Amino acid sequence: MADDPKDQRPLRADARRNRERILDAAAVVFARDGLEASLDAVAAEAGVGVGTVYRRFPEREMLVTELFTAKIDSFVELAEECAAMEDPWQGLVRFLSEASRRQGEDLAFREIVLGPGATSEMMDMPRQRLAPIVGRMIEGAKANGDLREDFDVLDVPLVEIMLARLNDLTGRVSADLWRRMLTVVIDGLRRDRDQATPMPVDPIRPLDYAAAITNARR
Amino acid sequence: MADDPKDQRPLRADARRNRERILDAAAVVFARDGLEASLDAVAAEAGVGVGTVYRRFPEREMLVTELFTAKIDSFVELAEECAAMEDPWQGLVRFLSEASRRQGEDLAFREIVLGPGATSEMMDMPRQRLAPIVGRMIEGAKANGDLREDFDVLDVPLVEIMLARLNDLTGRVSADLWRRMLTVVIDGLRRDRDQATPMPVDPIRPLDYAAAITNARR
DNA sequence: ATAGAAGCGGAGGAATTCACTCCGCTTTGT
DNA sequence: ACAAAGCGGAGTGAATTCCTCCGCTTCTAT
Repeated sequence: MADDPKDQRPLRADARRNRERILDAAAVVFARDGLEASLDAVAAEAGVGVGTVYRRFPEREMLVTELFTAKIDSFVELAEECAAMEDPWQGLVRFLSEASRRQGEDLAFREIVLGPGATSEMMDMPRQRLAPIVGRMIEGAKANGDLREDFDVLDVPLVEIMLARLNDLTGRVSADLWRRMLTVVIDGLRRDRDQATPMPVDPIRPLDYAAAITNARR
Repeated sequence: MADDPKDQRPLRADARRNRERILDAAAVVFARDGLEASLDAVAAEAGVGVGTVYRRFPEREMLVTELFTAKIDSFVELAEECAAMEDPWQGLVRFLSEASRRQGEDLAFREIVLGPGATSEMMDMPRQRLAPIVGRMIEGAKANGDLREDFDVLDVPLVEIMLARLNDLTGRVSADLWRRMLTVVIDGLRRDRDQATPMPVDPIRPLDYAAAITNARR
């Protein structure tokens, strides 16, 4: 094992600058187009040549890893924080809300967290890290009598998928609209309740709806 | 206006046969791939040459119109039936359930009903036909004190989008899974309630979840 | 200041995918 | 049995994507 070929020489100043620009651009493009985003699109967004992208990140995997490792860890942390909250129901509510927000904002992130999007070994199976934590939240909330008994751990990603999808379509036009449906879902998750929780956002307006659906990508 | 060039001569027997095969195939392919489905894929599914498809349906629009006009009318009828039900809340529940099912089963249909997918004038704006009918349902259910006051007509397509999306991902593996979330949403729509409605389907099993997400298209 | 290493842009090759045409052969109806 | 109608699918052209290559530019160390 002679000298490791990575990190041998520090990058030249302009190269370091470009590397940052590529990462920033990739964050935007991957969030918009998902894990299959074209690297040509990243180059364009970054304002550099495609060659530069491929020189710095010969494998798409490197770019993905660099971009999402921290984000995933922070997501697991979020789950842990929520699971540690005093009131398990409040923890679950906060988790569903924050998780849906983060996933709604970043398509690639969603593909990684919800599916086996990243085939990498590095950040493998965020789901497997999350399942036990979310499981604790759910058991706690059921034990307290707040959460309906028939709710299951694997319903959590379903909620996230639904709400994130909503944000895909309407986010440009009404950034928080998905929270209306989050409110409905959360009210639906309670074992029993008197009043409905007021929705935190106004309904979408007809013209905005039309615009949202028209410009929808796929 | 001499003789109209359409329906001039009856199709030859083999042509009529192939036309049917193409329509059947197109139903499958459009349901799966949406309105942008490749006509080559339709030909393959039908087991005919692409030439045959283009000869019979020179404009994609013709194929779409032929396939979906009846389906759309039947959908509007559904809404009318539901709006006419004695108990407005039950009508709304039935509509949400049946609408989500139909849209979950057919991606192209969903694109037409929810968005301005069909640019055609023939079946134009199913939304505009639906809005007043659905509006009546909602007002009725609110007046009866069953539906939460802050629910809006334009929240209805949002519910449909969410649930149909769920079925896109999980339908192959667990055909009725989306009904779990429908139950949650419906419970969330009640103004107040004691018990949660029991979910009508078992949770997805971990291996099925993995399979569903792995094979997900797009 | 300058030589040489490091880095850059982006044209362009190869592969894929889709819409749509064309024409030699086959099937049908009379 | 023969003309008209229909058929298949190879093939053209236009996009789109990945990725390489190489002449030119910029940086850094001396």
